[in-house]
Amino acid sequence: MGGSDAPAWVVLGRENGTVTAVALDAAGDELGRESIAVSELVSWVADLEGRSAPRWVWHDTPQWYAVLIDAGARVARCHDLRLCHAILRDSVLVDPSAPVKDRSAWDAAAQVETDAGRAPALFELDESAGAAGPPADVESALAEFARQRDAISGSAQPGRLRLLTAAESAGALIAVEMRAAGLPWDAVEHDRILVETLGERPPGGGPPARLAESAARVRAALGDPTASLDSQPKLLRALHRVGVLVESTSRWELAQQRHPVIEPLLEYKKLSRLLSANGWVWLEEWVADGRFRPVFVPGGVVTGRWASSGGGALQLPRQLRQAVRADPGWRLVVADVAQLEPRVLAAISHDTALAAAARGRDLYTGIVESGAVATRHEAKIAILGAMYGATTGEPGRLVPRLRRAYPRAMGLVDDAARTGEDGGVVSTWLGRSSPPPSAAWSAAQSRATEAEASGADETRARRWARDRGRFTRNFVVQGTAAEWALAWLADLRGRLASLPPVDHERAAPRSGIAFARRPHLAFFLHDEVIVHTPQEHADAAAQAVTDAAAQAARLLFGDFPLDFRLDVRIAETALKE
DNA sequence: AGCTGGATTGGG
DNA sequence: AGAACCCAATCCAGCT
Repeated sequence: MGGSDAPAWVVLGRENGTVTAVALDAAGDELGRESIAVSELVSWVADLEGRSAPRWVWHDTPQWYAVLIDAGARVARCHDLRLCHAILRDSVLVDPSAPVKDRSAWDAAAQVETDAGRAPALFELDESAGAAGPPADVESALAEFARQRDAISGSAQPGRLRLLTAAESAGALIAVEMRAAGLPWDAVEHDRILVETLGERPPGGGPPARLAESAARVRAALGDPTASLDSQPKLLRALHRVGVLVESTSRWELAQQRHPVIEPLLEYKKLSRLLSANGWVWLEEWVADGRFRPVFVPGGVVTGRWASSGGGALQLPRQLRQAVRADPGWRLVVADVAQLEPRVLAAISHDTALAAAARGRDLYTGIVESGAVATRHEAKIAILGAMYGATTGEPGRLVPRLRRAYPRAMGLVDDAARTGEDGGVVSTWLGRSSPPPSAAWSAAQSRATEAEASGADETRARRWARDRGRFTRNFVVQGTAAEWALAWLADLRGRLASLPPVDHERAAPRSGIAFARRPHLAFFLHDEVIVHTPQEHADAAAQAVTDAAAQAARLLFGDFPLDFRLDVRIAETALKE
């Protein structure tokens, strides 16, 4: 890649077994291009990253970065064309006539990894039938990158979209890195919890002892020794036969009943859930060599939140947190944000009264002290009710009091709801827009206005409108919270990477060669992070978590007077006290 | 056999 | 307790 100019961007593409790299200057003009043999790719990227740390532009981060990170070649920055395309295509900040809005192969979904073990090799996915992903060749990448740069620079808010696309791309890097590093997992402790809760597994197979005992107690109370407990319709009929007249078999409805079958049945359902969702089969499939390696899916949710694929990474039960255990000589920094979404709401609505209630303390306590409601519990359900659009019961009664105390914040979510009910599109702070209404939704709304519309037509149209209003109401808050969290993660990643590595004998080799000697992100869940760190850097890592949160707030909301309070602790396990 | 949708429960 | 938003995973029933 000759010449003295360091490239601002390097676009990578692959075709017919060869990788092509195109260097661009800051204006997007081509500086040069080079063909690279696949076998040379890792060292080539590592070399250029070490010299000039360009922003790597590629079609789909997992397909490029999984291979690089497994070989120890970390990169600082990237631009993920697939993820950024989805944002720019839908964003109402982008001019509707911008070419990025045209239907194209870039609308393709991610290619999902199905292997529970490791990431696919660089060209593995090309061979799979029906290649459904975005185009991988360099000409397609260059053309799409140009469209995206034009879309951003010509948009109503170039700064915000630059921030959003950078944050989304950083998230893509982090998702791959967290999978490579893995969440330190103590399989012995997990097994101990399972045995303690479910009982010993019989040598010949079959349900563990305590689960079998509660099943027997349920069947005795039903007077049916062969009753099926895992089939909802059969269980419902069996309950009706003994006079338990519930409409469903859900836990909350059963809990209201008085009958000898209830207590053992609730226990059975609890145990059975643990066994099927996170039992020995899960342990065998998802934990290898002391690490849980889930697939994180950035941008997998419409609001911009991450999803996960396989392993249930976003639903780890509290019960198993003790099994998340740092390596010997290492520690976990476990941090979560207190009341992230209401704080975000205060910021995007510039509601200084709500921000004042949140500053330096528990936000719900602050609301109580402002006099809007009487108790912390009331403050919590009122705020949640306002953000989710509750209309009945206790929240329905309390939300109007918040409207009086915090008119700007409540006005913002009420406006978002009205826009959604009218079929409009809402956007997050940085410009991720909600999807437009479906054709069925719009058809139902127009039908309801016709002269011959039936009462049922009108009722359904109204219900669908309210449903969509609750969605858009929540979208602006949840989506902006996801953006704040991405900015937090991205900044934290940079701070952790700047901490000094430990000696080789202190390494955590199972974390992969890129992370074995440094503090690194190991887990992320909406408003919580877990950092795995050498013990001597635990304090610095905890400080980095805190500093990154403050920086994320500045990056998104400037000097708006609001803090994002963290609960940070350094521990050997992720168990919450 | 394989797919889809409902019910349920775990997470934020 | 749930409600009210965004989800994933599991099992089962009912279908092709």
